[in-house]
Amino acid sequence: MSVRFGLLTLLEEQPMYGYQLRQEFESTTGSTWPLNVGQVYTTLTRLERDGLVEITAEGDEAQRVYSITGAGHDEVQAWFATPVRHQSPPRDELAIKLALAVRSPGVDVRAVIQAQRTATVRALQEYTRAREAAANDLSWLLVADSLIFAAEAEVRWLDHCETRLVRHPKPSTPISDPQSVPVREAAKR
Amino acid sequence: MSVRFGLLTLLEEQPMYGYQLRQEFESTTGSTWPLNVGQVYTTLTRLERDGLVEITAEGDEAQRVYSITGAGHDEVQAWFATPVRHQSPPRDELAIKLALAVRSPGVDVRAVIQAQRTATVRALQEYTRAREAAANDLSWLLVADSLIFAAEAEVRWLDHCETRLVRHPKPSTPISDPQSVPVREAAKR
DNA sequence: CGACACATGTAACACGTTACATGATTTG
DNA sequence: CAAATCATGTAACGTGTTACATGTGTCG
Repeated sequence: MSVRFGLLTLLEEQPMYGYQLRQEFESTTGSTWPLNVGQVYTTLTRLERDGLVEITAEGDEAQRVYSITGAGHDEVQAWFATPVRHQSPPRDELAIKLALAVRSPGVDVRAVIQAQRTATVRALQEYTRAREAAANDLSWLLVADSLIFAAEAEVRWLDHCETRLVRHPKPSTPISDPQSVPVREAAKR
Repeated sequence: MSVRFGLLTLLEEQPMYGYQLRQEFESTTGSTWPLNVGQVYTTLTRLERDGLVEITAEGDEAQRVYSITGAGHDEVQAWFATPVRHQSPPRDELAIKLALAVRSPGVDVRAVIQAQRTATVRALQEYTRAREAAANDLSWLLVADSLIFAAEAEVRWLDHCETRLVRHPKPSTPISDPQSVPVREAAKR
């Protein structure tokens, strides 16, 4: 949905064509989320199908200029008026990973946490560097801040997990007692 | 990918059938991310196609018990060994929304921030309540913590954005002034 | 009996990603 | 001229979501 609404919002400023939309999208978000050009065109086709945009000029050089429609404008307004959902939030792969790790035999949770922590701290440094490089562009700045805040929270959470693990140690046989199920079935190693 | 690897990890503990996998997945993550049963079956089919699981028992009551294979085991190990990616992280809808809002005319950024803040704080309270209810289950606890840490960071970021907005006020005509150049020409930079 | 949980699946669709193909224009 | 950039698109595939269809077992 992000791409769909992103393009729609950009079109509210000005009519644009596909290639340009991609550039604006990437420059706005500081190329944090590279956007494949192909997806721009497919998304534009879908937006047109749904009556949210329309082609207002088909230039001589095969440049199709898209404009937002009234319905499209309403969609954008609704998007900005509605907070990003917090009931059933998007699946967090890292949280799922750790949740499964702590109940999985044969998984070294500590190692998983440490590996992730190292990677996140490294990313954090890159984000910080990137933020300095973009001190003049406000939207770019906000995106960088967002990444930094999220990464910091992730590190804090990882440390918190380690603390939890100490108090609430992992049982050696978490699921079923050994004699109920053959070991072989537990994992065919 | 989360679902795919999630099911695979659960199968490493024990052979299971579809319905059971869904229950285990949801109970592990505290029903935070409800998992449609249909998706379990389609995912299992794909996992079987890729040789990561196999049907080890087709019970009389049409209960298809799936087991993990050697290749599947390797996949799980690799998943846990690899940190969640931080180069080109998953698109953050909220960050994109605000980044676009600050350069969009006719969008009240303050209002967007406030609406989001209210929603996030409310979610935060629910997460905190949920965490108390799950004090005995470690994996459930970690998931709840994760949501709380992320939501707290989001609130902090939103406040931070407001501060940034004060110092770096939104221009009234952000893109191009009306009399300068036709759109087509402006685009050809 | 009727409702509900258990159990399995299929079909259609939306979104996203990658790769491929085509051509015009600009620039070293 | 050759290479890069601009500009448009299609095809194939993977994942995820929703809705639908089907049947068994249990319990009030």
